[in-house]
Amino acid sequence: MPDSPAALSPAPHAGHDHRDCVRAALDAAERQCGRNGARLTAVRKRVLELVWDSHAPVGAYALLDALKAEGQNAAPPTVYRALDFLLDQGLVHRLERLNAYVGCPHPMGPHSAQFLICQSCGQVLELEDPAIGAAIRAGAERLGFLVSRQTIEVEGLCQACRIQTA
Amino acid sequence: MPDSPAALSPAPHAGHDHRDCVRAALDAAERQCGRNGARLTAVRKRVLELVWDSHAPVGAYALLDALKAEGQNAAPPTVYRALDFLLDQGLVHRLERLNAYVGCPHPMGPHSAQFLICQSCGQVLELEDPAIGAAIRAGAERLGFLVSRQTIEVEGLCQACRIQTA
DNA sequence: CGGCGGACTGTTATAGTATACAGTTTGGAT
DNA sequence: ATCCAAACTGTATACTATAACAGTCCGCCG
Ligand SMILES: [Zn+2]
Ligand SMILES: [Zn+2]
Ligand SMILES: [Zn+2]
Ligand SMILES: [Zn+2]
Repeated sequence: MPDSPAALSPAPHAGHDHRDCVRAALDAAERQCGRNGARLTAVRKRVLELVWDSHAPVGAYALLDALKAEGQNAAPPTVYRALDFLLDQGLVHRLERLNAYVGCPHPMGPHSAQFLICQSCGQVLELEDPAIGAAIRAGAERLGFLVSRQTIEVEGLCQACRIQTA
Repeated sequence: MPDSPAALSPAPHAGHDHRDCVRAALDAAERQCGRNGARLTAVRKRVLELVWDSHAPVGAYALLDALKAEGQNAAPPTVYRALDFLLDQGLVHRLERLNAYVGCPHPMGPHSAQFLICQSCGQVLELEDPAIGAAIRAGAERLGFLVSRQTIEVEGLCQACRIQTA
C-alpha cells in the first residue's frame, strides 16, 4: 500500500481539480447549516477543510495534529466535538473499518450510503444505490427485523488502481 | 427489554436451548480446524466458548476479564491472538460498529455475511443473503470497483423486541 | 446597562481498543 | 535426542474516544 502520510496528499482521483471538491463541500456546508440554524464555527469549518484535504479518510488524531501544527489550541475533544457536529449535519461520514472520517460529496442532512474503499490508494467512493438499501431491507424484513441504520463498507480496488495493477 | 444481566444469560432468541448452539459451534470448530490442519488449542477453544456465551457480541476485554477470572494468565495479546485465529478460521466475526465479536453459526472457512444487530436486546442475527452481496457487487462494478470484502452491519429491532415494544 | 442562559471552547484526566517486541515454552519432525 | 516452527507469556506502548468541569462568548430580556 502506497500509504500516504495523510498530511500532504491532495491527489484524489488522479485528474480532477480537487480545489473544486473542497470549495463545493464548504459551500454546501454553509448552505446546509444555514438551512437548519446550525453554526459552522471556525473550528468546525477548519476541521471540515482538513477532512477534505483528500478523498481518503482521515483519522481523528491526524486532524488533531494538523490543528496543533497550525498553532491552534487543540485537544482530542476539540476535534471529536467538531466531528460529531459534522456527522450530525451529514457533512462527513465515519468509516468504521478504518476508524476514520471522510467528507460527504453530496451533503443533504443525515443519510445512509455505501462506501467503496480502495485498498491500494486509500481513496473512498461514496455510493448511494437504492437497490442495495432495498436488498438489505428485504433480507432483514424476511426475518422480521426492522432496519433503522445501515453500515456498508466495501473494500477492494478502485478502477484506477485496478488498471494500474493489471 | 427481556433483558438479562449479560453475564449469566444463556437465553438467546427466547425459546431455544442455547447449549445446542454452543455444542454445535464447538463441533463445527473441531471439524473446521481438522480439515485444514489448524490447531484449536485450549485458549482458542475457551475463547470460542466464551464468545458463544450468548448470541450477543462480546468485547475483547470482556473475554480477557473472563479468562482472568478463571485463573488463566492472560493479557490483551492472549485474547487478541485467539480472536485473530478464530477470525481467520471463520469461526467468529468482528462487528465493526461495536468493536465486538460474535460466533459464526455456520462456519465454513472465511466468508462474508450480513449482520442484523438489535438495538434493544443486543442480539445479532447473521444473514447470508446472496441478493445483498450481488446488489453491492453490481453497484460497485458500475464504478469499475473490484470488490474483495464487504462489511454489512444493520442496526434496528429484532422481531421479538419489535413485538414486545408494540 | 447588567445579569441570565445556552452554545461553544479549553483543559485535564481517563476509559476503551489494539499492537509491537522480546523472551520462553511446547510439540512434533528429522 | 535434537532441532525447528508455532504458540504462548509478559511488558510496554500506541491508538481511539469520552468524561468531567471550568471558562468564554453572545444574544436576549429585564
Ligand atoms: Zn476531489
Ligand atoms: Zn485506488
Ligand atoms: Zn443459541
Ligand atoms: Zn432484540
